[in-house]
Amino acid sequence: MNIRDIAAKAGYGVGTVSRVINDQPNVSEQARARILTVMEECGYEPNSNARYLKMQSQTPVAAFVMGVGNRLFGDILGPLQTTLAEANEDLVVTYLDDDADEVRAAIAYQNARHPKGMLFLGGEPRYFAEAFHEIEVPSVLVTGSAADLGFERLSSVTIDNEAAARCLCEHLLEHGHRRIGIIGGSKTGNQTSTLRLAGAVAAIRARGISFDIARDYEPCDFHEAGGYEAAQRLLDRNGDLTAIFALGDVIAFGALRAIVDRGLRVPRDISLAGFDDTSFSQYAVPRITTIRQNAEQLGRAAARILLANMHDGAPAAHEVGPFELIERESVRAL
Amino acid sequence: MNIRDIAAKAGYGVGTVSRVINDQPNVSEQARARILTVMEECGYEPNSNARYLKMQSQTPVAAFVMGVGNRLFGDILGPLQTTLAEANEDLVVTYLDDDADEVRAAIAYQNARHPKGMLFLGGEPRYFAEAFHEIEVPSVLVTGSAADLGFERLSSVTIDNEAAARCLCEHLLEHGHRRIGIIGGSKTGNQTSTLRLAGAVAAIRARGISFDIARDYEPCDFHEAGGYEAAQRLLDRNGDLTAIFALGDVIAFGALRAIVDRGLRVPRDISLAGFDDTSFSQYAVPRITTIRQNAEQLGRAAARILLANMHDGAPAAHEVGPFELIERESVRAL
DNA sequence: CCACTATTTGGAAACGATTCCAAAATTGTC
DNA sequence: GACAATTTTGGAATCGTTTCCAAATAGTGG
Repeated sequence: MNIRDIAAKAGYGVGTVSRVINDQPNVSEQARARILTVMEECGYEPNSNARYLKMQSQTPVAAFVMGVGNRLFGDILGPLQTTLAEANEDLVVTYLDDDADEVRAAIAYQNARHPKGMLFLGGEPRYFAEAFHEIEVPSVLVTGSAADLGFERLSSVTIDNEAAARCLCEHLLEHGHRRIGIIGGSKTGNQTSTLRLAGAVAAIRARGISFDIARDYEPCDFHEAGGYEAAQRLLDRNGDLTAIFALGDVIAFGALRAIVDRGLRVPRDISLAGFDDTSFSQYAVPRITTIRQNAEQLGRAAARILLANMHDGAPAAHEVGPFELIERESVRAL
Repeated sequence: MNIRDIAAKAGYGVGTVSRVINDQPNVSEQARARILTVMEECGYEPNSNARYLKMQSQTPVAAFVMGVGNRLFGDILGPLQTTLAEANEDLVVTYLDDDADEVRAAIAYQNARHPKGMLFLGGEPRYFAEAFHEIEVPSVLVTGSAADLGFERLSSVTIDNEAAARCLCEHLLEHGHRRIGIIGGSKTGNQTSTLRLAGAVAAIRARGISFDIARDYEPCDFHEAGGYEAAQRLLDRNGDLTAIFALGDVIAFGALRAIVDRGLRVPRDISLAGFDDTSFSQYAVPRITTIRQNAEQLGRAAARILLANMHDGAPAAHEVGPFELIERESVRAL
C-alpha cells in the first residue's frame, strides 16, 4: 500500500496525493477530501523511510537522558514532548548511564541517522564534548550550562545552580547553623554539582565562617548508596556538624538513612537539605527542605529554543530559569 | 558522499561495496580491505533511511516504558539493551504515562516505522490490546503476562505476581498479623496489581481470616500521592489494622508518610510491606519489607526471547522468573 | 589447453516518497 | 468569445541503498 496505490484508487496523480499528505496548497477541496477519504479507508501511512530519504534525511529530534533514576527528567520530558508535538516534531528518547563510552556510542548512533535536533538531559558535558564536534544539528543542553563551552550550535536551559545553592545555604545560616557539611558531586567532578558546591561554599564563607573542602565536603555518586556512604564518611570526620547539605534529593535520601543509622535524628540532632524537590524530599520522614526547579518551564523552554534553532535558524540561546526554596521539616533553627 | 562515490573512489562497483557494508560473502580480501579503507578515509556512513527503505523498512527494536517513576524499569532496560547490543540490535525507547490515548499514539507512531520488534514495560495490557492487532512484528510484554491474551506474536516475561503476593502475605500472617489492609492497583483495574491482590487475598482467606475487598482494600494510582491518600482512606475506615501491604514500593513510601502523619509508628503501631525492592524500600526509615524481582534476569530474558522471535521465527514464549522475599524492619511480629 | 565450475564483480531495477516542470483546467477580463 | 492569468493536476526524475542477474575472472581436472 503505497502512494501510487492511493493515487490510483482516488483517481488522482501521485503529485496531488503528496501535496495532500504534506498539507500543501494548490489542491482543490474536492481532491483533498477524496484523497483523505481513501487514505483513511486504506489505513494508509506514508513510509517514513522513503520520506526522510527524499527529504534529505530527517529523523525526529533525539533526546538523551543521563541518569534514569532522576525523576526530575521525567517531569521535564513531559512538557518538552508536548511542546515539540505542537510543532509536529517527534521525539526519540535514549536513556543512558552517565558513562563516557556509553554516551559517546549513543550519540554517534543517533547522529548517523541525522536527527533534526538533539537534547541532552543531565550528564556531564565533558563526556560528550568531543561528540559535539561531530554534531551538525542544533542541540540543547537541559539542566546544564553550555554558555562557556563555546559550541556554536549548542543552546542550554538551566537554573542558576550557584545562586540556588547559595540561597539554600543562607537559609541554613539564618537558622543558626555554623558547621555545615556538604555531600554530592562525583569524584571526577561534575559541572552542575561543582556550581552548587561553589555557591554553597561562597554563602558560608561570606559569613566569615571557614569551610575546608577536604574536611567539610565529601564527593559521591548520584544515588542513595552514594549519599549513604558520603554521609557516613563526613560524619566520621566531623562530629560537630549541625547540618548537611546534599547536592541532590536522592543523595539526601541516602544521607538521611545514614544519619538515622548512627542513632541521630533529623532535624533534632542534625538538619538536612536536598536539591531538586523530587518525591523523595516530599514524602520522606521527615520531609526534606530543598530547591525546586520548575520542570515544566524548563522543558518548554528547551523545546521552544530547539524549535527556533531548527526552523528559524536562530542562534544558540542560553536560558536561565527560576528556582524556589522549599522549606520543610528537615531543617530546624538552632 | 554516497555508496556510488565510495565505489568510484575504491575502483569497484556499488554491488561490491554493498556486500562489504553488509558483511556478505563473495568479496575478495583485497576488495574488502580497499573498500573498508576508503570508507574509513571518507568517514562514510550508509544512509539509514535509504537502507531501511530498501530492506523493507527495518528500524530498530522499539521499547515503550509506561511509568517513568518506576525505577525497576531502568534496572531492566540496562541488561536488556546490553543483550540486544550483543546481537547488534539497536533499541529506541519511548517513555510514556500509562494513559490509553498516549500509549495508542506512541505505538501507532513506532509501528508506522516498522520496527523489527517491540517491547512493552509496565503499563496496562488493556490499553494497548487493540493496538496489538495492528502490530505485525514480534513483541514482548515485560512485567506482565500475555499468556492469556491470545496474541500470536506477543511473548511475555514476568514473575508470578500472585505467588509473590501470597508469599509476602504469608510472611505477615506468620508474624501474627490478622487484620491486614491492602492498597494499590488503579481504580480502573490493572493486570499486575489484580494478580497481586488476588494472591494476597487468597493467602489471607486460606487462613480462615475474612478479607472484605470493599473494606480492607483501597485502590490508588501508582505514585506516592496515591499511596498517601489510599492509606489515609483505609485507616479512616479501619482503626484496627496491624499491617498494610502496598502493591508497590512507591505506594508504600506514600503510605509510610500517611501513617506517620497520623501519629503512628512503623512497625511499632503498624507494619508495612511493599513490592519491587526499589531504592525506596531499601533506604526508607524504617527499611521496608518487600518482594525483589531479578531485574537483570528479566531484562535478559526479554531480549533473548525477542531475538529468538525475530531471527529464528520462534513462537511466542512466556517466561516466569523467580522472586525473593526481602525481610526488613517494617514488619514486626505481634 | 580446454571445458567446466566456483568465485568475484558490475550495474540496472526497485523500494516509496518528494519535487519539479509542463500540461490541463479553471477563472477573469475586455 | 478570445486570450491571459491563475489554479490544479500528472508524471518523470530523484534520493541512497539493496538485490538480483549476467558477465568476468579464477580455479580445477583430464
